[in-house]
Amino acid sequence: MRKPPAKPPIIPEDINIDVLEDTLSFYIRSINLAVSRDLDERLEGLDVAKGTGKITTLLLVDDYPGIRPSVIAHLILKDRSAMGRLIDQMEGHGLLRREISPDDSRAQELYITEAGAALAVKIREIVPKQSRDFFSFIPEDEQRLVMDILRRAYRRIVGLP
Amino acid sequence: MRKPPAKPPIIPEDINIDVLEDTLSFYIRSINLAVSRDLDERLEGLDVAKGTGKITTLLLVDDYPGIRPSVIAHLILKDRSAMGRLIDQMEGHGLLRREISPDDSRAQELYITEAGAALAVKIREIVPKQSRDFFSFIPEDEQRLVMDILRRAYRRIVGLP
DNA sequence: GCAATTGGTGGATAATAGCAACTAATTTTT
DNA sequence: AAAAATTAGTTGCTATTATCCACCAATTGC
Repeated sequence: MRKPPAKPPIIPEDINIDVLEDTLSFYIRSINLAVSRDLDERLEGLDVAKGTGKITTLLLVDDYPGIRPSVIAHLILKDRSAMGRLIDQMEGHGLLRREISPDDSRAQELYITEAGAALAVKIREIVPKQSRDFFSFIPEDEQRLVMDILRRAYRRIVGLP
Repeated sequence: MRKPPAKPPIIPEDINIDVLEDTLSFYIRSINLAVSRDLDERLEGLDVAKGTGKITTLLLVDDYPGIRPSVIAHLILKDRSAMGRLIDQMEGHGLLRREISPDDSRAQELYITEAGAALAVKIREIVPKQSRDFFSFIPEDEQRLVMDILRRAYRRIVGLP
């Protein structure tokens, strides 16, 4: 059972949000709040919930055995120390393990564990579905359109080709 | 002077982010991080920096004198307690003041101060410009396209017509 | 071989978020 | 008109993140 319908709060009349009406960053930031919360709910209990990065990390480690923390950090837009703590957490949960790279002994290589791989399977189902569901009121073609544009933005930001 | 170019970190090869590649929520969440940081930089020192909500609050109070905290809370997707603290802060900075509503003495009405109004003027310049600049590598028509779609999403989320 | 760089760690601080409990004022019920 | 339920806002607490900075060890460049 879910929380009681969360009472439809006050119905604000016709409000105009000023210049933000035409400010892309405003929409990104606002929608981020809503979609992140919704995602957290769906991931409840899956020790990959809360905060950005765990999901991406899990999938990347699963796909690229031996990948280095700093590579992931860069892709999830965190600094190395934040990344380190994130890995501590996930390692603590038994999702992955680190080894020191034979090539460069200050670097690490990350490897998925069984538990991690199992979780990755679930994640691959839940996460895209959550996104589709959440944005289901946007026609599919428009969703894809937005995604194609934002994908370029993301890749540009993190410097992917 | 800006920070030294932030050294172009490791250049990850051709990496594929698995199912996230086609997950809208992933892009929203990631881009949110980048755009929010960039915005914070540009607002540095303006006591409206950091965190979502202050900007929207300022503009709304400026545009709708007497507007109620809970209305704003709803539009910025925060709960009442978070909203309260946000107002404390802004009131502390002399940007707005609260009065108890004559109509309903448990409710409040928010009013802009001179300092607040002055800041709103700056904000109206900086914020949309930041967004345009940040996304400047996306052609204008595409930006508008995305915005039109995300606007509908936002309005839907907060229940605006 | 020495200096500069890089990968990762650890600490401290500050900021948010999310709950839950609480007061006071209103509205609804009966 | 009294009791019950709802609503607006406040407060306290906890947990989680985010930064920033200094630091160590290993590596790379001269």
